[in-house]
Amino acid sequence: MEKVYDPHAIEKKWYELWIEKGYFTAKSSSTAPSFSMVIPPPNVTGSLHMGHALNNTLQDIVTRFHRMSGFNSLWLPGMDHAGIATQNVVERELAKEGFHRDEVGREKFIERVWEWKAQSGGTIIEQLKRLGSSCDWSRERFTMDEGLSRAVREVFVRLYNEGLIYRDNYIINWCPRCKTALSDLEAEHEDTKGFLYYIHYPLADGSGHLTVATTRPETMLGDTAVAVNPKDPRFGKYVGQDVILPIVGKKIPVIGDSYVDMEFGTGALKVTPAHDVNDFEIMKRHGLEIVRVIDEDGKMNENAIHYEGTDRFDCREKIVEELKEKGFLEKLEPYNLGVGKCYRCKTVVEPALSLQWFLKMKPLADPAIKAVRDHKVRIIPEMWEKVYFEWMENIKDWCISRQIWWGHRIPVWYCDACNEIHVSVDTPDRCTKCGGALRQESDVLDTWFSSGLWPFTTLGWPDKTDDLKTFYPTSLLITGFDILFFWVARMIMMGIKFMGDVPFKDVYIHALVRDAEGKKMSKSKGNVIDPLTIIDQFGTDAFRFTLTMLAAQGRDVMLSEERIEGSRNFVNKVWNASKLSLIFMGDEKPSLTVTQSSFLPDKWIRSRTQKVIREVKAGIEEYRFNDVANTLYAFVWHEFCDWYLEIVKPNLYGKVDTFDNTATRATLYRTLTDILKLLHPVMPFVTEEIYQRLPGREAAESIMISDFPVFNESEVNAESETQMETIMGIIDVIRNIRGETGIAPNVKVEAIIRTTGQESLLKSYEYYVKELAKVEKLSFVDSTTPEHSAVGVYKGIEVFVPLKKVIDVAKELGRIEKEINKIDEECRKISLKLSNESFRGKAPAEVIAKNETQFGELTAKKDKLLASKIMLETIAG
RNA sequence: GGGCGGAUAGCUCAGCGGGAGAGCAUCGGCCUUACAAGCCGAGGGUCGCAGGUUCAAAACCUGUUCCGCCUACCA
Repeated sequence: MEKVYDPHAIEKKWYELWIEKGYFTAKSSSTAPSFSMVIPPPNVTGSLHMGHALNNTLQDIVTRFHRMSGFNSLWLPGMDHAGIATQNVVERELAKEGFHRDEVGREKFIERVWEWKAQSGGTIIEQLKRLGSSCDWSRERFTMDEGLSRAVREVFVRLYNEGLIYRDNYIINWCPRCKTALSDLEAEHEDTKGFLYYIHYPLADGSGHLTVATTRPETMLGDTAVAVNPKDPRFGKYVGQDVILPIVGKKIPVIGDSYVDMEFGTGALKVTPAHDVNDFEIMKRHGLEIVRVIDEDGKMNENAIHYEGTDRFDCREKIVEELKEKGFLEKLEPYNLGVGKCYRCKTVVEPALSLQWFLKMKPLADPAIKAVRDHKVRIIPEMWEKVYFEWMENIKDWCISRQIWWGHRIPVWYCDACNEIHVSVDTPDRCTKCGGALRQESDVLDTWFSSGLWPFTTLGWPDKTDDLKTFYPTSLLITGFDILFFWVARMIMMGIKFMGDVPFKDVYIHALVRDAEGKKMSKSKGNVIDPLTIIDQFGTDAFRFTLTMLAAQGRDVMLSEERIEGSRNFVNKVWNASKLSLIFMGDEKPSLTVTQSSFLPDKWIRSRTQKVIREVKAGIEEYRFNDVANTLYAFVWHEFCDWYLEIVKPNLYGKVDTFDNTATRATLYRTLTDILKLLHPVMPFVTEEIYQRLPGREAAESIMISDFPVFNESEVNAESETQMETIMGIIDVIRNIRGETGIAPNVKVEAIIRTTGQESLLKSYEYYVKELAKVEKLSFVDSTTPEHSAVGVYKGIEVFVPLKKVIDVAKELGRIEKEINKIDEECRKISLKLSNESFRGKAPAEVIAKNETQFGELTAKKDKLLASKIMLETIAG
């Protein structure tokens, strides 16, 4: 085996084997319990970023764990057609060839998109494979697949027939660049510096003017009223009068509406029903006129008089200029406002009145709220439940139509002859009413509409498939909080609606990946770390381990190369520890019937291993991924490598045969195997590579289908742990003295021990103490305190290291004093507690006892140190 | 405006009622034949600030400051 682990050659080899053997493929029906999960489908246009890497690493850990634990495990992968994003990509390609999509035509354009998808779409799938994701690729789905498309139409038709989908004129967010309506969620609000403009609207009777305040003066061209609060003592009297709209010169009414906040601005509100939601609502209450002034390109339209054709932002400047010239502009003040921007292209969206399709949400949301409240769906960490409720309880109807071409075309047909509307899953030939020709609705559905159906459409719905029976509801969903509303909430609603059951039992929400400074990674900031670069540089296992280690619940993941380096070192540690173990094991297949070695370190490591097994299982089941990684790191490095392998060396190198070394080899074999299996869900590649090299392997032909270790109480051995701790404690004390007094590692020392009854234990393992602490001569005393020695105490056991030849007394005195001071400080705190009457009266007995024991131990230790101090002082004279 | 989260060692973070922890970084000593991507040892924190509850608070409550996020129809 190489001295340093080299991931590159190895990763590809094993991934291909796993695929070839079909290990990722779940069974449609099985007597084994099932575990299922659907992937948050990445965009077909996407490439792997840190968020995906974290998300999929966690999913893979859980999947591999369940698969090894005997579950019929399905991790269903796929991609999302990403309507707007994909259309943008292909439009850009066309533009390079000098075409606009209108010149190409809808049908040809869509063909073009499919071509693009076949060629360059879905690179992310290959990237997920490099991450080691054990998805069932035989079940891979795409939201535009025929099956899923049919399911989408089915859902649309059912919802339409129930009256939950309707078509209406309403204010929606319009992206003038993408030329489509967006849902509320797709408009991202961003605090932007702007101005509040105060504009005079003269009263029609010439008796003065009202001043309105607005942030979007260009919309004044579409004003159809000025609203004041009827209770407003200043303006109430104007209700019923008219004002003259500046520039336009037409009369518009002053109306009274309690919506108007008297405190804000001037207390008079200009009403533009075609370009503001609130104004639209006011319009409905008062039956006002609607005048749209901005067109679909974001330019002023024919209603904007001499501004027709002007861009909306240019118009803003020009109109302010004109108002100023004509004396209508009273003043302007700086003002911060939340401006909605298109989540795809960052263009400022225009609230505009438009005929769109909507989905009524309240009836769908209510059962979905209940499902979470009743914990049919658990959201973890719990904090996200609150966020979920907050949004769901204030949910508004969802604008589901998009004016683009790439997507699920709305299954509605219009008969122009008789105005009949046909809504059906299959394409109708002619109007059933008049036999006239039909024209299909040109809009497509919001991409998230099909994503919302993902957990059941991917399993074959609306057909009653075995997969659905076996895997729905799925066990778990792992995703980032950024799509809690976009996706998770909608899946819960749709799952309940169409499957009669929640889509998943648990939702684990993980954090965002940020850079080392805590900033969100983004292309514009230039602080993105490309996962594939990291994989190339450090290997997949190291990368996955890092993400796992940092994935603490409710915390963002701060990623830095240093952390990844640390993980790479750990992977290498595992590699080298395995290398040594394999050398020790040789070709021999250790007898697996050896359950109990009499060698203390063997008993200890088995006991510790059991506890780690228990902790890892619980950690994965409770989504405490960082705990799992930390537990394994500490156990493998600081217990297995630092202690077990070191202490076992004399035996397995053949220097000592006091103990049954076959039993030790068996213990080593089993422990290494357990470690590999425990690590496998997190670092699949290196563990497989080593597993394949184990002599006389267990039945499994791959670690990924081997049995995950199961906690075995019978190997837990408290006494062995205590005894081993004593031995390690003694070694620590000697090492500490050596380190502190500056004894070089190659210089052997003498050690004299005064025990409190552990003499026979220490004598049995004397050889190992001497070996690990570099001790030449180890002896025991009863009462006489060795002279001229450094002293250390472990649980009442005194360890003396004669220093005559080695070091000066003064230095040792300083060391002892430092330690005594530490003890004094601790004793002071404890005695304060113990002397407190209320503490003795109210604290639980075990807490009091614990403090008393501790106090006793500390004072005993102090006494012993003091004795040594006096001794040394005498010598020093 | 409403809501949520964070503030613990130089850095990144665990811990969330009973002895302040880890990794990295730092300092000292080691090429000890699994690993220098390593080994041994050490130093380092009035747990954001102020109150309160409790025998006991980093943890629970209240207030406060500073960061971050989500959400919203005050133009």
